[in-house]
Amino acid sequence: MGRRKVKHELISNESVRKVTFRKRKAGLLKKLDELTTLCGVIACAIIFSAYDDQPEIWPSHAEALYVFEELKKLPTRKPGKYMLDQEVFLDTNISKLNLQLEKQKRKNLRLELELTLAKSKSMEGMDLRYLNHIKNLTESIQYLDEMIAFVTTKIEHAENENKDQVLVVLENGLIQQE
Amino acid sequence: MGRRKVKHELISNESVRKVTFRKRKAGLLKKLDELTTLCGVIACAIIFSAYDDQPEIWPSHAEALYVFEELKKLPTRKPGKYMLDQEVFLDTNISKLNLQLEKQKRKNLRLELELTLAKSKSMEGMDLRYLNHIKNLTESIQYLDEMIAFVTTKIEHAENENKDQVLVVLENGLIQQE
DNA sequence: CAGGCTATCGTTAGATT
DNA sequence: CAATCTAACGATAGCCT
Repeated sequence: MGRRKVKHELISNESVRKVTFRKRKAGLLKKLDELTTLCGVIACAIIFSAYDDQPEIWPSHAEALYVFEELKKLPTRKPGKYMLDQEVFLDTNISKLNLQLEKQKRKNLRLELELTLAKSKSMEGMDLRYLNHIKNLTESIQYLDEMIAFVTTKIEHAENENKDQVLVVLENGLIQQE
Repeated sequence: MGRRKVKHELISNESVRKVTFRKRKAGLLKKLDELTTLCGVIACAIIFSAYDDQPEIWPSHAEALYVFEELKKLPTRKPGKYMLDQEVFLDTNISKLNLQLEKQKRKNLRLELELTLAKSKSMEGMDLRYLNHIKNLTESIQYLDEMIAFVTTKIEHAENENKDQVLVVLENGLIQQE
C-alpha cells in the first residue's frame, strides 16, 4: 500500500527495513487502539525488535503482564454456541471471585477516599485531572459494586437451590432472570 | 477507510460492531503477520472479546506465552503518560496510604481479570459495557499506579530529608524540584 | 537519520445477495 | 447472519529535505 507492492518476505536492505518497521509499528498500534475502542474489546500486543532498545508494549507493560498471566491459566478450548443476548452463567467458581472482588472494592474505595482527604488536607490546590480521575474511579467502582452486589445475591439463591442459574444482561443494562 | 469515516468511539449498533470487529481483527492480524515477516521481529497479540468464545491469540498460544515469558524478564516501568504539568505534594502521612493503595490496586486488577476470564471460560459472552467498565477501570488504576509509584519513590527522598517537598512534572516528562 | 510529502496500494463501511 | 462487492478512506513505499 505505497508506491509499490512489497513481497511478503524479509526486507533485505537494512535501512529500508528499519524505516518500514517504524512506520508499520505505528500503524499497527493505531489499528489496535481503534479496534479496542470501536468494538469494546480488551487487547494487548508486544513487539520485540532490534530497532527499539525496549520492546513495544501496548497498551502498557503492566496491563499486558496481567493479561498474560491470566492467559496462562486458560484451559484448552471449548466449543461455544453463539448467543444473541449476552448470558452470564453463575457457578460457584465465579461466585467466590465475585465475593472477593466486592470486599476488595469496598476496601479500595475507602483507601481512595482516605488518600484524597489526606491530600486535600495537606495541600491547597490539587491537580484537577487527578481529582477527576479519582472521581471516575469511584464511579466505576460504584457501578461494579452495584453489579456485583446484585449478582452475588443471585448467587446465594443459586447455591441454595444447588444449581446454576442464567441471568441475561439486556441492552439497556438491566439484568433479567430466566 | 470505507464508505464513511467512523468516530473513534464504541460503535453503538451491536450487529455493526460485531461485523466491524471480525473485519478489523482479521486486518490487524494480517498487519501483524506482515510486520513480523517484513521486518524480522517477534511479536504477539491477544484480543479478548465477547464475540469469540476464546481469546484471539496470535501467532499461537504457545508462542504468545514464550514472548510473555521474555517480557517478564525485563525491567519495569516507563514514565507515565498522564503525568503532565502536575504538582505532587509529598509528606509522610500520605506515603503510607499510597503504599497500601498501590498493593490494593494490583490485587484488584488481578481479581477483575480473573473474574472476566472465569466468565469467558464458562463460555458466556459478557455485556460489552461491563467489559468497557473494566477497561476504564484498569485505565484509571493504571493512572493511579503510575501516580503512586512516582510519588512513593519521591517519598523516600522526602523522608530522608525529613521535610516535605514539591515536585513539578513538566510537559516534557522531566521532573523539576522546587 | 528522522521527518514530511504524495502516489499508490490495501483496508474496510455500507450495500447487496 | 455470513459472504461478496465496491466506493471511499487510510496506510505507506519511495522520494526528498
